Amino acid sequence: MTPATPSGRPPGRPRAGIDAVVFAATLRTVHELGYAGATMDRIAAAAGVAKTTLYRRWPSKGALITDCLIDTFGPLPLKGVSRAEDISAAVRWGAARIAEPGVGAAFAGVFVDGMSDPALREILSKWLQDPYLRALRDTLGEPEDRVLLIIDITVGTLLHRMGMTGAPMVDADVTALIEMLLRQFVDDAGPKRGR
Amino acid sequence: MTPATPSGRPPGRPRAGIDAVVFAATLRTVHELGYAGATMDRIAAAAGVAKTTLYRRWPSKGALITDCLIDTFGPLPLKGVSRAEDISAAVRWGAARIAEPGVGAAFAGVFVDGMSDPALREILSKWLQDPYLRALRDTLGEPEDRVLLIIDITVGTLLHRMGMTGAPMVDADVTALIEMLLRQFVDDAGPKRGR
DNA sequence: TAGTAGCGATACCGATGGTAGCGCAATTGG
DNA sequence: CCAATTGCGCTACCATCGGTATCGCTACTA
Repeated sequence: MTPATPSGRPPGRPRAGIDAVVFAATLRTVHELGYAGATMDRIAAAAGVAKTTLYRRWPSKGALITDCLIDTFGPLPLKGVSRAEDISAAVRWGAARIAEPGVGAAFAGVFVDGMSDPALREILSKWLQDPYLRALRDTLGEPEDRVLLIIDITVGTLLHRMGMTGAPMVDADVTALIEMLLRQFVDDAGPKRGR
Repeated sequence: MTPATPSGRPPGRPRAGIDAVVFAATLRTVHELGYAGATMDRIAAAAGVAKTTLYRRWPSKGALITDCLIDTFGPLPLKGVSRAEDISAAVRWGAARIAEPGVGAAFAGVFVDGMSDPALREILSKWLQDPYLRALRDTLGEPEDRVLLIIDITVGTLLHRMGMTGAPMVDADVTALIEMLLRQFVDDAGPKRGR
């Protein structure tokens, strides 16, 4: 059992400051060597940290990358002025984050690792997607499945471009993407072409 | 040098029929064990073939998967009646293919492998994307960058849904995706909201 | 029948994700 | 200052995977 000192923090070695260093080293390594090239050994070396330290703090490579992405993305900045502006801001914000060095590759990499690993997919969905899903649902006042589709379209498109070309999406295409989303999910005068 | 017999095929063991068996075994294995779980050993075993045979026919795992996907997708069925119907048919066709067992996971897996391997990305882009890019460009009469964006949106969205949920996109969402694409790329009465 | 190209099997290599155990250093409470 | 505790670095290690080399053999063609 832990003695649970009154001052909260138990005695022992420092546990602050390492996360930030590791996150930075992770993105840097992924940016330079790609997702597969960013081995745990290399990330540890880049962070000036022992590999065992990584595994003492994160249960797997996927968990580390996911945590790194959560840290990088942070909270979604929404002003709540209008639905159009919120969607526009959210997409531009996501595009800018994914365009940061290493972020797109890390995202896509952990994403596919999750396809073979339900546990990792659970982590991804719960800790990375759900917070934004809830924030958007509440701000936009849309049903959850509609917001989910918006997220799929936005993130999927940005990642696919990143993966196929190796470079982030140019601003003109981001603008077109936003325009398209607004037509469908904001203007929305009902289905124009029924079936 | 190869003797180059007049009848075309040089002497030796049969080389027909193996590809189809391997492709089927590949998708089956990916479907059952995920992309990472589908090792070359297991694919070979599932196909009843030696691993050396795989490497004699495909230079890498990524190349095998890509070839398998090319074989699965085949030519894009376009009637050329109207742009709306062509886009709609193309998206539904892609959604149906990606929904087939193993196809979505294989696609996403080789996609991310490509992010760390420019040579594989070249293969992917040239042999899997370019044919559809050209076909759509000619049929739709759209500039290449616009078609590229349509492909990013379609494939990216379908793969993202598949990756996050583990299941293919339901028909209602595919319909909404198509409707959105048509509003943006067919109706297109010019930008409705300037900047 | 003879020659040839491809197949199966085995053994092997380097790299990678992940683990175990040890000594030690940093922090806190007394 | 001292002692207890906790986490860190280091080394060694394991199983697995992508990929290669080699060899005997077999199915095909001329």
